[in-house]
Amino acid sequence: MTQVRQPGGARASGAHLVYVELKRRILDLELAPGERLHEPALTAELGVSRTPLREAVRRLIAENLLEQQPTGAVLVPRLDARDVVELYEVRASLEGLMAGTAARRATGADHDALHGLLARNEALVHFRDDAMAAGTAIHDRIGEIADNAWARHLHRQVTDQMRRYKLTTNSSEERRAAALSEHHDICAAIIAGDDVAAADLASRHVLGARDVAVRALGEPGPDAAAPGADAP
Amino acid sequence: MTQVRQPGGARASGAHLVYVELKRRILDLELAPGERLHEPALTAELGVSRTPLREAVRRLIAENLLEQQPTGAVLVPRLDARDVVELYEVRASLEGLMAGTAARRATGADHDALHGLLARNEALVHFRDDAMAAGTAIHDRIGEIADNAWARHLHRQVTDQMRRYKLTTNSSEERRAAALSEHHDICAAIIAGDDVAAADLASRHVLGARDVAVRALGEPGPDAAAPGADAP
DNA sequence: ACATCCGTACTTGTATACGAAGGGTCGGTC
DNA sequence: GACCGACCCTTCGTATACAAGTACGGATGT
Repeated sequence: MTQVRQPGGARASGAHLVYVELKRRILDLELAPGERLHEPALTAELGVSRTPLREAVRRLIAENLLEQQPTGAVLVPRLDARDVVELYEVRASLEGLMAGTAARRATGADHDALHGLLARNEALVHFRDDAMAAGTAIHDRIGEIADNAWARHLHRQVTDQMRRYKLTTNSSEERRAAALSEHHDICAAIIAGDDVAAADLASRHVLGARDVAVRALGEPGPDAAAPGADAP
Repeated sequence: MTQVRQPGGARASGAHLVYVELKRRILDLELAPGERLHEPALTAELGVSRTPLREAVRRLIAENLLEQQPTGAVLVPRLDARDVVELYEVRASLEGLMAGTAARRATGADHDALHGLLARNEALVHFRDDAMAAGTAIHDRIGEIADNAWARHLHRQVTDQMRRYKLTTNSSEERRAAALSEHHDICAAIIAGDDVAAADLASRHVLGARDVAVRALGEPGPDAAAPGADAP
């Protein structure tokens, strides 16, 4: 197997393809937390040799999406409710930073874009998944406006991790409405150029989601991932 | 070459040793920014085969301590003044988070420890390197008290990156005195349990260092690394 | 019956060999 | 003299072979 150029221009070596596939499986919980990775089995399944597989695994270890035991065994990290709280708080911190920076840097075009995204969020507030996507779009846009590559890089690490927990903090209509209202306030502060308020509102917005998530973890829902629970 | 147990218990495979050594060379600028890594040369120099070398390089790429061009060539990332600002701001955000959390969690023993570290910082304020180390010890302790593994993990990524820039923000006596004073205020807020003030003070403390660093970059000192400057 | 020791199978870590792509250089041609 | 093309060499990506350490099972002894 040789390396090929993707349409986007980024390289797509076998190792990179394996990395993308393994990462997807981990984040989608197709690889169960606590499960051990067996190189021979994966090489056969993915159709590559051990070398590219190992490179992908090494990268995932570096990203904390896999962990290596002292003996060398590699396994999928277990889910831990403690991580959820920590990740939310870090995310709140980074989003606060980005919102504040965005408030100082946003241009007229950015204001228009935020208005458009807010309108979209409002129109979709009754539809759980669409409202979620619209909210994420607002957050992403704020990150773009802030234009802090390192903040975005670390923020992406955090959100990737959180994806494993399948946290649906806006499953209820009220919660979605509250989130929308908070999005409104955050964007208003950014548009007004009030960086302190924007940072504060954005941070509190995420901490609010943290509280909802923590409560949801206390009373595990239908398909909620129960952190720390091991299937026998 | 086979893997051996380190005293600490962590494994020390050849790949890991190579990782540690390469990381050190990158952070100490022994590998010049912009320089290309040649696998054959490094394997000969480090006495390992390409396999463990490549694994170490992959991990460093994942940590943004190396970057890979579309052609496959791996090189040491160039220094960029823009990164300095971004890294300081992310660091300010994370240290603010940790200081705030520490204010809520600090115990009596933690208060004593902070008092001791402050006294040490004060005693060493006239000695640049020692004062720096004492200041870092305070920051580290706050991170321990906050006990947010993810915040500390990301914070470590940031500080590792910043090490490449050899930023000496406290070279002047006044700056060291100011930093000491700020450390006092931060610790006072933590001990008082005032999380909002602690977060704010810690964040501003780092942003102050950012401003000093930015000014220093404007007027490159004797051995200051000039970001973006390429030696011919 | 339980614990312990040992042997076997497996898994991981490392080295090396091979194929393909990129870059540089030399020569030819306009 | 400058530009273009073909060639070779280097370097990277991948596959495979080998060595060493680990884990599991069974046998054996107390």
